[in-house]
Amino acid sequence: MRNVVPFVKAMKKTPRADAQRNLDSLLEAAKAVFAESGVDAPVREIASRAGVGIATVYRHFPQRAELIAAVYRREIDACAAAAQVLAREHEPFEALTRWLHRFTSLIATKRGLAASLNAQDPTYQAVPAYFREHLEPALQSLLGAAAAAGQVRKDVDTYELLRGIGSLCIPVSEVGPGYTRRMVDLLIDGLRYGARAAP
Amino acid sequence: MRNVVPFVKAMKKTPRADAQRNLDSLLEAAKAVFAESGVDAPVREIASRAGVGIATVYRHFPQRAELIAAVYRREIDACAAAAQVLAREHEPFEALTRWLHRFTSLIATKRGLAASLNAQDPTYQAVPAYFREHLEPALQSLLGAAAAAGQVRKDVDTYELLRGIGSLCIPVSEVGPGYTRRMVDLLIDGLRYGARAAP
Amino acid sequence: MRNVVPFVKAMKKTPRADAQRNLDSLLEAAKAVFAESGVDAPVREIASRAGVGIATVYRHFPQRAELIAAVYRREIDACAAAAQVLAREHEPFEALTRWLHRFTSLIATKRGLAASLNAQDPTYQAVPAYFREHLEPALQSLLGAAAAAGQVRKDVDTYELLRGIGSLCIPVSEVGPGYTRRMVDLLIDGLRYGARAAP
Amino acid sequence: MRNVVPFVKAMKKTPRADAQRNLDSLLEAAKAVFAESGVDAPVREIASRAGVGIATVYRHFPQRAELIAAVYRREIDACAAAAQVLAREHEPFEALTRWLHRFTSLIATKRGLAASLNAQDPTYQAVPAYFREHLEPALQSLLGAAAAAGQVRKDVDTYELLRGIGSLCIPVSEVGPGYTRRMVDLLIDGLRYGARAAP
DNA sequence: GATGAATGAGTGTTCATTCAT
DNA sequence: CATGAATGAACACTCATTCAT
Repeated sequence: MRNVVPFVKAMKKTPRADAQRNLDSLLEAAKAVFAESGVDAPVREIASRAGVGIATVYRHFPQRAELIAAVYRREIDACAAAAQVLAREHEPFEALTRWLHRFTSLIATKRGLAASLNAQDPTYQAVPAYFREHLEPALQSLLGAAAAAGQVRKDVDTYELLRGIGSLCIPVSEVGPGYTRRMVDLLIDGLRYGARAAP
Repeated sequence: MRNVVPFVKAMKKTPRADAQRNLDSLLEAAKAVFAESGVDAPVREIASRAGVGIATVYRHFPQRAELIAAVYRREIDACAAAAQVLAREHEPFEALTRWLHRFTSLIATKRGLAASLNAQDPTYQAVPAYFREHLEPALQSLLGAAAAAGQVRKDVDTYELLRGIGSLCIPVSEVGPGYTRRMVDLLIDGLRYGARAAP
Repeated sequence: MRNVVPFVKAMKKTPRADAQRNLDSLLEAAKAVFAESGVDAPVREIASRAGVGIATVYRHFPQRAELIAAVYRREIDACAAAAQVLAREHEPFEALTRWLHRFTSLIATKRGLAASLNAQDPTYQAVPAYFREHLEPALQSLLGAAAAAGQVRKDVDTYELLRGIGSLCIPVSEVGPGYTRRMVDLLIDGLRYGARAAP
Repeated sequence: MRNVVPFVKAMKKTPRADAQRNLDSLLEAAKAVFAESGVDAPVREIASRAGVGIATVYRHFPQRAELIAAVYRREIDACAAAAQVLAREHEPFEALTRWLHRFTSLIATKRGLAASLNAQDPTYQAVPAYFREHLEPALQSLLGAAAAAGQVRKDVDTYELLRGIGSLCIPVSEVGPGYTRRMVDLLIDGLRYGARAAP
């Protein structure tokens, strides 16, 4: 009941509870802006898109990397969590493939995530750290299972694969739709090729 | 009258020849700066490194993309030319592999080339255009030969492969040395995997 | 009804007494912050140091000058009071000298007091007003006594002397320890010089 | 002849030669702004007052301290140079007194000079450095001569005296005109007092 | 009364680009 | 042709102050 907000009041301002609401708009806006203009987009743009003052952005996220991380954290979590489900429901290679495609969607639909992963600026390092910490174990288990089953080669580094696929997700001009998918599939085939050569 | 150059002035500068000299220093400087600070480096830095005025940069290259293109043109040409030599000296798959590694070096050692290829800014499109125009045919012939020999699959788009490998050349943090090489090799194995599966 | 405080709430906070407690922490915190970062220090720093909300600072001291004044009021009072004691216990010139040194300590140890005295901002004028109102009479009596005793010249304006010494208390870089003391002593000697010349 | 600027041309823009003109307006404007609002005045204000773009300020003076130094350099030089003239034309104590008053004018009329001397910000250190480097020797010679003549005491540190007088030049509210002069004279008398006491 | 979230004006600083010499 | 001075838009970030809870 406490969450039922009277109509009129809701249209006004709603401060205290709006801290959360603001935070949400902020994350929403940032996600959109990052997708459009990359993670280097002006703070002002994010703020105005969210309908809040600039300082509000700084209040919630003193460092830009914290905002970036916050924006992608949930999606990274969801993607990592998907690994267990896929492992339960499919045989190893199928699970691996599906997850890699899932991962591909994560990166490909978030312009800016890929960019922030490659940023040399130390300010941004919170993002790749979180990224690695959560996604590497997810891939690790799937890759290990598929390798154990002799379906893919054993000598591929998990994190490198993650980053390699991440790079392939960077949008490229003048290529047809499905380019990323095809490249990722090619890489996956590369994983299988090795499995045959060294059983 | 306009062409009459006062004696004294003529002894100071040698206009015609200096134009070329300036252009050369400019390309040299730009290459170095691009390698160090990326293609977004301040124009001023390039100009001062070349020992010329800023306006001179703009005279020769009104658009930044033209400078970038000019900087990489020669290297792109050389890489493209290598294809023919390799085709003559090695059997198809070997030639293809060697050339892809050659191409990898081209991209990997030119910080900024890869970036400018992916730039969304329409200003930069001269670079990918030149890039595609010269390198696609080179890879096309090698890829076609290897495919004809049944060594690699036939269904891979040349330009996409070019861009895919290009993306894999983007430097990535927290990976060991040789990361790019390993990823490219994985992709090449992907090419072979298909060949076996569908001979 | 307004005064009826629900039990639970009453156990959490003790409103009436806390008002004073807050005020005290505020003054304490402000004194510390002023000493460290000058009187221009961010309000937020004072608030957080005092463990209260920002708005609480504004409630008690809508104008920054009022806070400054409140911070230094007690010390100004104590210094002023010292004059009478010194006058009782020492002969005129000795009492004067001792008090001026006492006054020097007051200013010198309160970074920001001196600054706020010289502020052009009309917002700050409450401080010099209080300052003058209390300290000028104190010095006046000591100076008058010493002058009457022929130990110092008669033609020096009390308030000017107060401010002159105040200025000498401003910390200065690249001078040895004891600089302020030496300068103030020099000024005091100036007071005596006149006495001899015009007895 | 080269300096004769055609009227019409002069009224237009005059770029190359105007570099100097701009620099002059800049110094002029900065001096005025420093006098009005202190050396912390917004760069924008100086720029607009000088009628130039902001970046022009930064071109000439990348560091604010450089601008401050440039603004006061000439006046410091002139003041330092005056010492020799005074020493030639007056007997030691008279020369010393006159120079100290000259020095007082330098500081007192340049609101902001005094301030920048006391700045803790390391950015500003160029100013006190230049200040000390030039004015300390000037005072040193005058002070030494007067001390040798037994007219002032010997145990006063030159630089401390310089800074002490500098502090006395800080404008103070609610004092009558001539306050600084009176305080400085009092300090000078302090110098003489010691001379009598210890000949 | 107390809170702290929100605000937005203000400031330093960088950089691409133009233009008179 | 080359020069580099000048420009001003753009951006990050801080902080005093207000206001709904």
